[in-house]
Amino acid sequence: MTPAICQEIIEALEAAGTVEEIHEICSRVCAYYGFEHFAYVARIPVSLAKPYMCYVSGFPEEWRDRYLGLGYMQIDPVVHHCLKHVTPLPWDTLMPPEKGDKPVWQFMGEAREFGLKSGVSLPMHGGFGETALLSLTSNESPEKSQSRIRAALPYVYLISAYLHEAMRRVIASEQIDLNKAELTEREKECLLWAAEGKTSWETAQILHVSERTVIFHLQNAAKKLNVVNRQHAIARAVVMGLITPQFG
Amino acid sequence: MTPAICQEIIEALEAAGTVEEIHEICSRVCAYYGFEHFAYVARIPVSLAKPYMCYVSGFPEEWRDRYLGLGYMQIDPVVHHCLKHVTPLPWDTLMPPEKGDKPVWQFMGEAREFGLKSGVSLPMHGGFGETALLSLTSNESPEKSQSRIRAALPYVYLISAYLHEAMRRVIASEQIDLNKAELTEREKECLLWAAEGKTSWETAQILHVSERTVIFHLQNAAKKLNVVNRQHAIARAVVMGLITPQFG
DNA sequence: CGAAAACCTGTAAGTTCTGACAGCTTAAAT
DNA sequence: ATTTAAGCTGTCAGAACTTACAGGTTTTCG
Repeated sequence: MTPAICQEIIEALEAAGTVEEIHEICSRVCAYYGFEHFAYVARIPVSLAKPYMCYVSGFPEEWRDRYLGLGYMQIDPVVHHCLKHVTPLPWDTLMPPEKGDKPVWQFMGEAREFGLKSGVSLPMHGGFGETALLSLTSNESPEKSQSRIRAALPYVYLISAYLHEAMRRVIASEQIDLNKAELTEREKECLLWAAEGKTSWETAQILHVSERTVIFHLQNAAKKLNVVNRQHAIARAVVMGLITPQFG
Repeated sequence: MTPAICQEIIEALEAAGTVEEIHEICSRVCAYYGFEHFAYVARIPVSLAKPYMCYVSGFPEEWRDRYLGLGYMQIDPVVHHCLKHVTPLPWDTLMPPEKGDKPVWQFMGEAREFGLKSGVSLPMHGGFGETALLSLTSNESPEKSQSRIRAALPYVYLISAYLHEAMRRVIASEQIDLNKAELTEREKECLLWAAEGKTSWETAQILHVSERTVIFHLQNAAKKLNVVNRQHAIARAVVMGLITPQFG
């Protein structure tokens, strides 16, 4: 639980070059902070309809297969929390499901049977629409592990940020192309106004150019983004954070 | 630096109901962890072209005015890091700016003159496209404060997550309407496929309905989102995270 | 039952976008 | 000095979207 170990793990994550290395580091995190299993999942919206999913799982295989096979991700209250919040969720603070909500109730019972009695889930949202979630679990009773989990929270949360960063780096290099499609200023401007619902003619007035020019830039942007039309380009540009260049 | 203080701050943030209360809590964070000033800024994309900006500043007023007035946010390397990463940035790890990059060089010099010699910046991205940044600073030399900042990092990072959550809650209740515009399943489906670049006719094939019906749903969605056309609806739906209902 | 909401479908005129054609200027880089 | 990239502009036909009209069924809830 010493800060030194946390620092060491962070440096290991910054140096990691493969998913396997990261997996091994996660195991170490479990060992150091008194957890048994971990699971990391990230969703990267390369496409909205079919986002790229990425798993690093230290969960029992049987449970993982059951979880994915039965679509438990739709049910899991932990997932819902992580989609909407940025704060860690120690499982003992989970509200008991509504009476009528049988599926959730059953799901949580099953999880306990698989040795996931207590734990904490750490959400992580990236600047490019990625959503990720690291769960650390133990088979101890919630009462016993509560204080230990609370004490570990600041460390594992910080670690989860570096984990996320490491995964992004590794995935970008070895798996998919998180192509950053460099757009020109004009292209971004035209996309921005198009996303604000302006027609080409209106955007032309705003930018003091001809309508034809606006269309031209939007077409170029669409080509660079490798999309089929204007709507697609807008959606892609928004998820990739290509618009809103200025913070202020 | 004890965990108990961290826990106490988090509980205070969870209970905070106004921006003033949050400001006060941030001051306490500074005091506890040995910083002098803090600044929190969040950008919420209610509109892409004119996002809602939200400040809680404990910086010297003169510096804050200068910073905003001169558009330093465009230059500030700390802001650039926070837009692209999820990990904390201790200022001493900032790479020195390129030789030719005079504006950045000058900017950093000015910051030092205003008593912002060392510090750390904590990025935070929310699940609905919000981007936020908490900076904690001190007038000590980087060498002196380095180890203290490193030790505080896990705590202040965790705190920054709860801070962000608290700000979201307060803003939603007292300032702007982060209206969640409830769309029906069909409307979301149609928006999703439109965002994927499908024409109404194509979406109709996918959903096994008539083209007219798809147009109808998209129009209804646009009305509910209070936008002027399809492109606008797509952009809004994407930033608000209304699409991609399933994680898996 | 009646009302509301989700869901579904059609026509027609007008506007906007798309794709393919062709060509210009200016500033930076080799 | 030549190339390259960004930026800019035009026309035209056909495809797609918008708006406004007018209807329908099914499910849910009070």
